[in-house]
Amino acid sequence: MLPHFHNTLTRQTEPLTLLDPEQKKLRLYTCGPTVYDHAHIGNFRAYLFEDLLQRHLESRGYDVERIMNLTDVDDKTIRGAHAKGISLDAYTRPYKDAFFADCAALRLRPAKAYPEATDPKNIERMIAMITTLVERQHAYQAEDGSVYFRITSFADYGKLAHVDLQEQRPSGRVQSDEYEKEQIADFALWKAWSPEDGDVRWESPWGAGRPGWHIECSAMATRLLGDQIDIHCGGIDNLFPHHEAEIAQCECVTGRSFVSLWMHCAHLMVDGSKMSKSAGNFYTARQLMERGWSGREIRYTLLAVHYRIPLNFTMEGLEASRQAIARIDTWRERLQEFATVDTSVRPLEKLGSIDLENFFNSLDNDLNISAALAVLFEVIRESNRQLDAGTFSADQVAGLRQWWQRVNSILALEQEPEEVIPEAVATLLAARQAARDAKNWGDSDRLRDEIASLGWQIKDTKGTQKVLRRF
RNA sequence: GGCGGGGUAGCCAAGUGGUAAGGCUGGGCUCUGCAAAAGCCCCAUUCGUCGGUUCGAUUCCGACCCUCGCCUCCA
Repeated sequence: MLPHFHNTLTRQTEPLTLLDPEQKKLRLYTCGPTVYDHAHIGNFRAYLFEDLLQRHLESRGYDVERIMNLTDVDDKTIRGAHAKGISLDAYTRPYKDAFFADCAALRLRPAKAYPEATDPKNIERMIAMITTLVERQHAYQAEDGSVYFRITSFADYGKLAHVDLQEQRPSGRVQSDEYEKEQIADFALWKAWSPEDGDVRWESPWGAGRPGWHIECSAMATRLLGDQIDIHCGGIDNLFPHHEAEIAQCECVTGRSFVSLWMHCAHLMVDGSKMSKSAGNFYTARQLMERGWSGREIRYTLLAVHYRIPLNFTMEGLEASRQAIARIDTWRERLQEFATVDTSVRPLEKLGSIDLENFFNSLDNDLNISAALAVLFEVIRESNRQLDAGTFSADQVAGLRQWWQRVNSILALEQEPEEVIPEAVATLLAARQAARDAKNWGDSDRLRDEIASLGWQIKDTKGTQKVLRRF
């Protein structure tokens, strides 16, 4: 069965069709962050959805060539650099580094490339595209020196967001002073330099200035992936006008259909309302990690809800994820004690009445992660039962471990190898074991509390003690 | 006004024209020196409201209510 995905363009769930079906090669473009600040968990929800998409497609044998851009020049980055009195590059560099560190902590698979808007190769491409658009009357230079896209020149404008421009009512956010434009909805391709921009400027046929946001993605996507790409993803808030503008720019330049499949991720809410700085319900991944939440706990929380459903992020949700992950961890350890990974053993296909392929089949259905996780937890319960009853063969467990490896190649939730137990904890553990051997329960309990206060939780099993790191 | 997402047990959340997955919490049991941890078991006559179609609707149709967004540079 082919994977099916919901296409924003058609508002239908469709079988995946590739430009290059023989090679199973898939070109994927994902809108990346604007590096004016640390990415927040709303951003990461989108990146995690894309990660799930990529990992699942790879598990299905597709060769996924994913590009994620970094927007490192815009109003906010220029303003930020100016406020600190440093260069644009000096301002954005730490946020780029932080972004990659956060991605690693959340176990995002790296993209093939992370093109930056300020890269001369990309600026060159943007200028070339704008030149073509101006030549073909799709764009014009206005009184203010900026170049705008003429939306009335592109009949398909609005096909992605399904909007009719005649029906649009300007919202309060629209600047009414943009009288230079022919149409209020015309968007900037090239922004003329102004004194606030300082030394952030590139020369162009229309004078000094800098690119508009939308043209960045069009230029980087087509430069690295070609005129036509298979899948383009982003947050729902990029649907309009950003992605609509990308289509207009690319299709007016190339004359070809830009993207086959558009996928958009719904918003992240915090405690029931939209995340915003002013409301104080704004989290970055690193803030959560500083509070003791692990990357995989954040990963699970953001991944476990279907991407097209608004996700309400709460501390209770994180706590629930922590418990769910602990269940997976202990199950996995139990399998590990029972059988080693043996690649000569075929992955198990059925466990009791559970078809293990249903995990992957569920993801084929527009990334139905809830159904997929339900399969995982059913497998956990059933295999625990069988392990309790002693009805499992070593081969079956080995086969189950093979299955888990496939599952984990998508979920990426497996715990890191055991943390090294600190010397102090090890000493206390030895003392407690001695006390226990002497049936000195008073000392045993006291030492247990002492170890717990260091952040390690004791698990007593027959004859031995185990400790787990607890935050 | 236009476009779009939601409303399923205490919380999160799948799902199908035929009688409700899964996770968390809670309760019970097993294990245990005690506890914790862990495992197993139990926990929605009911799917926003009201109508309609149907042998039968949470699932299809209509109306309504509530809620969250987008409509020019926020993933």
